[in-house]
Order: sequence, then C-alpha cells, then structure tokens
Amino acid sequence: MVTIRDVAAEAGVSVATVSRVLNNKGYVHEDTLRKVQQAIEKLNYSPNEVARSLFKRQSKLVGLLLPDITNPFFPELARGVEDELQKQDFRLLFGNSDENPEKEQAYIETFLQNQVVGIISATQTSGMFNQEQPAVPTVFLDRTHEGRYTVYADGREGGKIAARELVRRGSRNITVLKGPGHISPVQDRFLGAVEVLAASSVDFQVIQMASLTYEEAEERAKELFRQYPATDGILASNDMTAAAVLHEALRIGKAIPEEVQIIGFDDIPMSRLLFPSLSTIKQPVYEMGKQAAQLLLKLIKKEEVAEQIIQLPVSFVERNTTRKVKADG
Amino acid sequence: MVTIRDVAAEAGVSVATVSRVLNNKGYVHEDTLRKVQQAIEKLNYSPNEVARSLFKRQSKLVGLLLPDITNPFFPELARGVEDELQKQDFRLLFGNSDENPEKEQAYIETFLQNQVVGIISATQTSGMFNQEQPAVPTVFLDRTHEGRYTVYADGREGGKIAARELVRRGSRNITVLKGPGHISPVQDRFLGAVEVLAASSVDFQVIQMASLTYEEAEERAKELFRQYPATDGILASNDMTAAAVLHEALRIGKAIPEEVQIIGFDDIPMSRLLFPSLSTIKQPVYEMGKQAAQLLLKLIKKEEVAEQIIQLPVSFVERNTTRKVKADG
DNA sequence: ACACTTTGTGTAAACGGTTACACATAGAGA
DNA sequence: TCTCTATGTGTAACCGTTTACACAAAGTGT
Repeated sequence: MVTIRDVAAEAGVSVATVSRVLNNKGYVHEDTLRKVQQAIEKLNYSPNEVARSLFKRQSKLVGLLLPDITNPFFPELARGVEDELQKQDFRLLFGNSDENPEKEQAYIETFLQNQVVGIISATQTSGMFNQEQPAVPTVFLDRTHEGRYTVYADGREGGKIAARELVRRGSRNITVLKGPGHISPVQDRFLGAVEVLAASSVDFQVIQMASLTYEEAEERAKELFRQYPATDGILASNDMTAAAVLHEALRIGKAIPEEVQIIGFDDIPMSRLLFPSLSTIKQPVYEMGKQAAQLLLKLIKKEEVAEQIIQLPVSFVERNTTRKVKADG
Repeated sequence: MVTIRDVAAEAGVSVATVSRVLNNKGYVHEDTLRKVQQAIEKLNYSPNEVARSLFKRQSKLVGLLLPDITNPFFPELARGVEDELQKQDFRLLFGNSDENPEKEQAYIETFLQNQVVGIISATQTSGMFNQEQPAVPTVFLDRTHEGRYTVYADGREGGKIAARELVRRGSRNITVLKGPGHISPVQDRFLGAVEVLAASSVDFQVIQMASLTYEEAEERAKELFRQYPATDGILASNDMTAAAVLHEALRIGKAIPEEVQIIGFDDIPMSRLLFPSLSTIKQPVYEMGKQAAQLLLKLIKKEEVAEQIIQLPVSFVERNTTRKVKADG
C-alpha cells in the first residue's frame, strides 16, 4: 500500500505539504504542487479514508437502515438516497432490519462504530433512537417519529383521496384493509380513508391485517369475500396487498372494476403490470429518498434547515381497477 | 466519545489489558477481566471500528456493487449477500453502478479506500478488475469473468430448458428476444435457447434488444407481432421483457397461452402476479447471493475453496403463459 | 535451590492521515 | 532600513486502536 509518506519522499517534500495539496488547503507553491501531483500520479496513490476518518472523527459514510430491500417499495427509496449522496461523495452503509429491534440496534451500533456522518432510517421501532438523541444527524424516511427530522408522504391525504375516488366512482359498500397499526404511514392512510368514509353515506367495514405480506393478504381476501360478499370497493393497505385481493377477486369470478373496485397504495413498479392494472395512490418514492438525503446533507453541514418535517404530496393514479367517471363538471 | 483509555483509567489498568479483554486474546486475570467488563458497562463503551481498521489495515466492510437495485432481480440477490455476511458481523458498503464504468470505478476506489475486506460485484464492465488482480478478494455474482471467482446460474441450461418447454408444449414458430450481448448471463440463455431451437424442427427468429427495459421491450413486442404475426411462442430475455410482451400480446387480442406461449427468465416476484401468471426459468437468486457471500468469506479467511466457479441450477416454473402438457409418458 | 515455563500486565510504537505551530523567506509600505 | 504581512514548508503531536516486547511473579520439575 502506498502512503502519503511514499508520495512525500517521491516528491521530495514533507507529508504536510502532500496533505495540503490533497486537501487543497493552505499555501503550496505552484512548482511544489506539480511535483506532488506527479508523485501521486506516478505512485498511483489514493488516500486512505480510514486514517482520515480516524483523525477527523467522522467518515464519508452514511448509514441507511431499511426494513427489507426485498419489499418493492424500498429499492426506489434507496436509489433516491444513494443518487443524492453519491453526488457529494458520500457512500452508503446499508442494512435490512426486518423491523427487528435487535438487528436494528446492531446495525446502528456498527454504523456509529464506523463513524458514519449521518443515518437515514426507514424503520419504525428505532430502539436506540427513542431513548436518546442519536450521536449523529438522523433523518427518518417514510416513518414518522415525534420530534425528529422526517421525510414522508402525506398518507392521511392519500387515504382520503383513495376513499373519495372509490365513492365518487360508485362504490357503496367498501371494505378497508387496515395494515399493522405500528407502521405510521400505514396507520395514516387508514385514518384518512376512514375519516372520509365516516363522513360519507356509504357502508364500510374494516379488516385488520397483522402484516403486509402477500400471503396474509391472500388469506384476508378470502375472508373478505366470504364475510362481506356485498363489497363493491376495496381500499388496500398497499399495492402488494391490493395485488393479492385482486387475484382472489378474479379467482372467484368477480368482474374488476365493474363489480368490485380496488385502490392500492404506493404505486410500486409492479402495479401497472398487473391485470387489470392497479389504480393506486402514488407516493413520490424516489423523491422522498432524495429529499431525505438532501436534508441529511444539510444537517451534516450544519446548514439552516427550514422545516424539521418534510411532507410530500401523493396523487391518485387512475388505472383499470377503478371505473371511469363521466366527464367532470 | 469514550475511548479505550477512559475504560483503562476507570478500571485502573492499561489500555493493553482492555484491548486484551476486548479481543479475548492473551492472558487476563479473572479479577481484572471483571473490573474491565464493569468499566465498559459503566461507560457504555464500544470500540471504534475505524481505529481498528486502520491498524489492522482492513475493516469489517464488504463492498457490494450492483447495476441497479431498482431492477427487481437485484434486491433478492443483495439480501442473500447481506444475510450471510451479517451473520459473521460484516457490513455492506453498497453502490449502484448503472453499468457505467466511471461510476463503477469510483465505487471500487472508495471501497478500497475504506479498506473493505472483500468485494462482491454483479457488474459486467468492471473496468478496474479487467486490468489487474484486485487488491482484495473479489467475487463476481451473476456475471462471469474469465479466471475470476464467480457465482452464477446456469443460463445456458436455462435457455435450453425454456426452448424445450416451448417446443414440447406445441409452439412451432418461435421468436427469441435477445438481450444485450455484453451481459454474460443474458448471452448464455440466448445461446442455450438457440442451440436447442436450431436442432429442432421448429421455425424461429431473433429480435435483438439493446437493453432490458420494459420500455424497449414494449417497442420490440409491437415490432414482433407486426413482423412475425405467425409467432406462437416467445422466449423473452427476462421476466421484465416478458411482461411487456405479454401486455402487448393481450392488447392486440392474442389468446395466451392458446395462441402464443411466453416464457420469461429470472422468476422475479412480480411474475407470479402477472395475468396470466408468467411461466419462467427460475434462478435461485437468494441462494446465489448467499453462496457468493460464503465464497467471499472463505477467500477472506484464506480457507481452501474447492471451485473457483460456482454454477447453480435453474428450473422451469410452470405457470399460465404456457399450455399444459398431457400427462408425461 | 535452580532453571524453565506459564501467567499477568504495562510501555510504547505502530497504522496513515491532518493540522497546530514554528520558522524562513519575500514583498510591501513607511 | 525596518517592520509587517503573505507565502511556503517542515516537525511532531494526535486520532483510537492493536501488539511486540519487556518484565515480574508464580508454578513446575529436577
């Protein structure tokens, strides 16, 4: 391994001088600069980030904690984060927590041990975070935490929009799939939907789910059609569960969207490829990741940040699990 | 920040002793051990990985380079890698290269600067790798590279199986979508398919694609049905393109699988949720990631490794874009 | 009693950078 | 000429660990 000392020797200067050209800081004579640059070139030297991090007591690393990258909602999020950080030469230390507090704790600890400059977390449990102010700037993504920097989409409004669209398009007996209550965005969209439904004149019922897996949703879907055969509109917890419901509906011969309308949530890439393609509430996922990264970057640089909480708008994506509505007006 | 010195002071011993208990190495008296442990507990000390890495000249980090985590093939791969590494307390430094040699180069360089113990790469270009033996153990995943440690699925056999299944199920005029030639597994599956097709008595033609995006596949699918209207079987480059073809086929009113059969490749999670659900060649993606991690771990520990190349078997997943075949025999 | 090994601990030198500080020289302003 | 500032460079301490080495005390075998 070639070190700064080798470069210094090659260029016939001290390590301090090499360091100065490396960091482009302090006075360096033009000729010296050239000599050092040549030495660097010749030896193919690249500075050891670890040594830097040690002295500076911070690295160029950011910790990213996700529940599960395998869940199709998250890759896009991660990409938004990465693309933004990458521009500023920060790198990602990455972990899946499976919403498991121990795993989460372990990851955060190693993030900190590696002297990350900041953490972006899309987990809810956040064992460590709940107790004390974390040691480094932390931004929560897609999950809200009291009094913490947060970037998320307006789930409540999304729930409202979904409910309104369903009603507006003629559903009169609606079943709402309620996801696990401890996941804040899921809870929000449920609350929003119920708020609208309660104020409307349609009948509705709620089915509780313990997870957001396709498998559980399949079960619940069967239950749904057995228990509430009159259902003509379904608000799913997310697109994955909507897909399960859609398949079950098709399986038992329901016409979609004529007999039953379905609206999902998230707009994951798969949704447009389902048949019929899934109407859903779109979250600006990539943008969320990007904004979280930008916010974190500001915190790291101790820049002024206007808002502790950034809430992004959602929108209805009309596809083919909802009926067309006659021209507005 | 609490350091090993603080712990040493608190316990009334030297830093060397603390280090010994930390690493559970060398002689430490039972009473001393207890004192140190108590001090650690009391101060809530956790060792600085960066300082460790500097001294050891290697970290507990592994670099993972993917083309694009947003491509549904990769999350599962990444998960396989992570789960395996995580067990041994290694962490992932993660980057998307977009198959862009500059980005890739930049990531590899920062991986190395951060003194990763190893690299797992699922990219094809691998600018740096081509030139010299990389500075750390490196395993290629899903992409083959001459003379390098590699884990991949048997694409050639997959292509053969797909072609055979299509023929066996009655297609007589087959169109093969050929993905970009520089991506080795994609090339392999194409070669495998053509090998079988050429030896069979069915007609077939090839359509070349420049990418594996849904968008391009949509274009090509239109072209396909325009140019080769007699096609009654399609071998797609992967599931994503298969989805595009499937949609186009449905759009123009082809009965699937009665008029046209389609077989994809990969078995990404979405495939079973398409309508009709997609018959495909399944790659053991999670397992591939896992094996790559295991292989890397062995290389890191300088254990004996039996094979430089690990090839995993693929399998046909029969779903509903292929016709049922009468009982075998 | 002696030599030798085992056990237990501390001191200090790394690891590869950054930077405070000292110092030297040159130019500018009086 | 003298002082002051700007420019350019080097020395050495420091970041938080690990570990080679030295040393001492306690067993062990003869």
